[in-house]
Amino acid sequence: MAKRTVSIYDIAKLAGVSTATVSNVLNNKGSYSEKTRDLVMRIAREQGYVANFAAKSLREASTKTIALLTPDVSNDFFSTLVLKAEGLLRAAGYTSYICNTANDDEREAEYLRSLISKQVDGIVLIGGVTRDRIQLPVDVPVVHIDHMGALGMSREVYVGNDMPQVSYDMTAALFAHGCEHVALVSVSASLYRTAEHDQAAGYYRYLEEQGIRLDKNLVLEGPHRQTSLIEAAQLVDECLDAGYAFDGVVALGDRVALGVVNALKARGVTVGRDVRVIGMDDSIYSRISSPAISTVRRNTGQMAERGVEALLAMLQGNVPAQKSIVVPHEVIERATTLGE
Amino acid sequence: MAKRTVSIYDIAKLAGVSTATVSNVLNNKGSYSEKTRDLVMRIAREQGYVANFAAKSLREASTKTIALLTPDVSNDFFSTLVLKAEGLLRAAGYTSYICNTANDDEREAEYLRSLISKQVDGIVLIGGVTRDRIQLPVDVPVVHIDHMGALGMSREVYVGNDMPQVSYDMTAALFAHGCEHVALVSVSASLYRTAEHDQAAGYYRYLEEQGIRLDKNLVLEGPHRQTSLIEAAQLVDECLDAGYAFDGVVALGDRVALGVVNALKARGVTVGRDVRVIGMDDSIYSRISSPAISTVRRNTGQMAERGVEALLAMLQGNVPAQKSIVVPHEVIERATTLGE
DNA sequence: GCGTGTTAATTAACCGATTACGTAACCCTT
DNA sequence: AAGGGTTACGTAATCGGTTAATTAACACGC
Repeated sequence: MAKRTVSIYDIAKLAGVSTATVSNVLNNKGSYSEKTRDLVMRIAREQGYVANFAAKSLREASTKTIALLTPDVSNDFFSTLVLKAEGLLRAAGYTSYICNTANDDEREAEYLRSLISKQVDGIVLIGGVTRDRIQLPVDVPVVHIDHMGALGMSREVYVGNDMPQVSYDMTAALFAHGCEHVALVSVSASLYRTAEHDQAAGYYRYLEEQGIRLDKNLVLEGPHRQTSLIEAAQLVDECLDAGYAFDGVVALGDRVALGVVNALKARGVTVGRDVRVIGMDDSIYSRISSPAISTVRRNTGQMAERGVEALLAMLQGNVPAQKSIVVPHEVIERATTLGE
Repeated sequence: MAKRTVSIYDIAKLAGVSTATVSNVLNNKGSYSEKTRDLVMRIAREQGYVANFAAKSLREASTKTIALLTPDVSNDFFSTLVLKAEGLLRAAGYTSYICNTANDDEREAEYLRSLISKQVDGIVLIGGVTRDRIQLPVDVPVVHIDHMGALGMSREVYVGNDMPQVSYDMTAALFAHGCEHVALVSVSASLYRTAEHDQAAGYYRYLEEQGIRLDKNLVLEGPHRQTSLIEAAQLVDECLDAGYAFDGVVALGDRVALGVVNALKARGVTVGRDVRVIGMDDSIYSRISSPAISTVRRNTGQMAERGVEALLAMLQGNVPAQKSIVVPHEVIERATTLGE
């Protein structure tokens, strides 16, 4: 079990110098002669020396490690975000712990506890919801990327889109194409909706602004599951079976949109002509569909960049310029709204 | 920067006992009176004590951390495997580092170096290829799950399917449905093919065994990209444009199969009747497609289980019963081979 | 020859846990 | 009451790094 590795003591002994000198040489600090440097470097290489991170962390009270918590790495949108953030952090000399919370509060709390014990230098919460306010025993900087809920830390930054505006723009795009009865489909409403961050708010606001009567039968909401695809298809089937009709669908998520498209196709509806559909996230689901699904690009790349930027600033002890960073989004029109 | 946390010294002082006693109480070791235990526990709770993992790791030469390396977490198949393994490891008291190598040798080597420095207790390599033989300076147990290539460690275990048999069964399934000209589509051949692990080998073997002449024009291979979907569609288009014909397709991967199906549909071919297609992995791609794509379930759950099991055994110092563990696979027939 | 400054290197404390070892107190037995 | 065993702790070393404080050697100017 005890895998004896080479330590700086071993190298110091072999080189006939002190551990301080070895440490200095390996870290380009202090002063030492060229001869000593070459000697130490050579021996370190020969012995296959690798620094023990635990020792370093213990002494420096910094692990150079960041925790990335996300509800579902298998979701294209989140994994893109996570990977981008991980890459940026690695470039800055940080290692990332990627944690999958599955939107489970208990698991999230458990993760946070263990992460504090592991002395992570910072935390990035991605794309989920933190319902319970968790008080962490140390003051670690936290960045929320497309994430709702607070942790109650003194150093916290929020990065994300203006979600109400996103659904507003989606709705507007459908009406611009001449749709008159636009449905809203969502399979995560109860989970993701909070007072301040209502993903669907823009849909309601648009209707209100335009003086269009809201038809509650066209608001299709289901519980969030891994199978949001099938869930969404069922909602559409139930709605149509009940005799309600629509010519446009705002789907809060590409997976949901794909389910809607599949359900419509199965009923012989020509999507893009009879019914126009728009999804959200510009994920793989909207791109692989045929017809290709219109969507909203939410700029995961930029989110990750701004988030990591803010985190690194906080790690250097700076107070972030803004508490809340809004990243622009962009409607991408494809076959399901353009028709053809 | 220096976030002073509560240490056992603080607790010892407050409780008027030694650190040894505090440590014993917190770990249920040694002996102490009930009064002392309650006192120490109460103070620890009050002070929000969290053990410093770095200190523990340093002392115990074990980090209770396992590294999970995979080429692409955004790939459904791998992420399922990774998450399952992570869950099992967490249940056994281990934390996982999830690392995305993007099939980049250099990055993999960099990761391994840093992981050794971080003193991981074990390594799980998932679904990729390690081309260069990397010698690690410590003898850490390694498990390969659906992964090709060796690390040259003394404690290594391989877990995976019998891949040649998988492609054999795929090919056989198509011929069983009456196909006569079966194409092979792969967009990762050059990468994934090694002498021992030829994913396509079963295709060739089946043809040979049945005395069917191999038509090289029906072997479509492209370079591996993130866009394997589009890649695969292009290969199909090129083949058909060149005037070659087939009535069955063995696609090495569901993403590839989906590309093939999309390309065929775009040409007005009725998939499942005119041309039968079978994919591999039973991933989200085969399930969301319409028509649903026949595939091979490779049992990621069982792979993760057997792999973690073997790893835990090695971590306890046991020599694994088998060097190589084969997990059974299963052909799942759906609309693209059944027709309707 | 003497003070001053620079360079090269050492010594030893420190980070926060675990643990081998030592010891005092106490109980029980004969 | 002496001896043996158990219980309940305390002392101090240890893991492998970093670093403040210190020293020794040497060069330089006057």
